[in-house]
Amino acid sequence: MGLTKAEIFTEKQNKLAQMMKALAHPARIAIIQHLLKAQACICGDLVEELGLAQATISQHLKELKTVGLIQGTIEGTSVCYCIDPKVWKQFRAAFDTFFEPYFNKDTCC
Amino acid sequence: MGLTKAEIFTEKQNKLAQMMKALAHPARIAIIQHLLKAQACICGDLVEELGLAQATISQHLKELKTVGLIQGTIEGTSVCYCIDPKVWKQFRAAFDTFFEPYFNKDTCC
DNA sequence: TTAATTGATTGTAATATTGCGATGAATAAG
DNA sequence: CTTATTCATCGCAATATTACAATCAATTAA
Repeated sequence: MGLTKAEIFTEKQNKLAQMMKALAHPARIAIIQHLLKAQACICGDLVEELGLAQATISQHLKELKTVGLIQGTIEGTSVCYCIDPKVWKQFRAAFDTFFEPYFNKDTCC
Repeated sequence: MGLTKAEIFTEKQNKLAQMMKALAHPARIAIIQHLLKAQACICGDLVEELGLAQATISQHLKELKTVGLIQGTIEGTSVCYCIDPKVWKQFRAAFDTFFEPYFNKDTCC
């Protein structure tokens, strides 16, 4: 196995899990945080900022791009990355919806 | 390799990534959602609710317990699970803090 | 006591993830 | 044209994750 049984869950559950997974690595958290601060930056900046090899950064950027959270535009020989505002808001909304339905009760089983 | 280089990131980045990872699987999303609805339930209910084997559910419960998001109390031969309100709020606060610093700009690179 | 129920744990197989060196493609600089 | 720069991609090795059957421990029911 080692393969998630996606077919037994709802579309929403799979999507939300996928969003979480996209951010489930400190390097990707760090990349997003840097993009939040810098507004936009090239791949090389991230390689210096974090202490990971260029190939590794490129791979993390690809995962973030796959879920649509960031986008990159080629500028000559370098690539400029930035957060996609629309997808960012979608993420935030989905996370909010997930955390919302908690009716405050401090007692448990 | 296959091992995250946690030492090059901040405590906060590692913690947040860990929180995301705890929820980065549809089964664990589904478990939490069921606990939100049912308030509390035993392991066997989850095995029926989701279509996964008991051992698999038990493993996912363990991961959620490890990050403190849920707790289980033994009731005879069964175990009753519920969400820990304190940790739940911590999660929500951490997620909020992460998503907050986005100054709305619809133009990108 | 004996048998049944419940859930944790162990072991195993399959797949995914992480990280990086090496290489390749594209553009810029000389 | 040649070289340098920048980043993506490929391939590899190590580790992690997912899923489950089998088993174990604890409790309850008979």
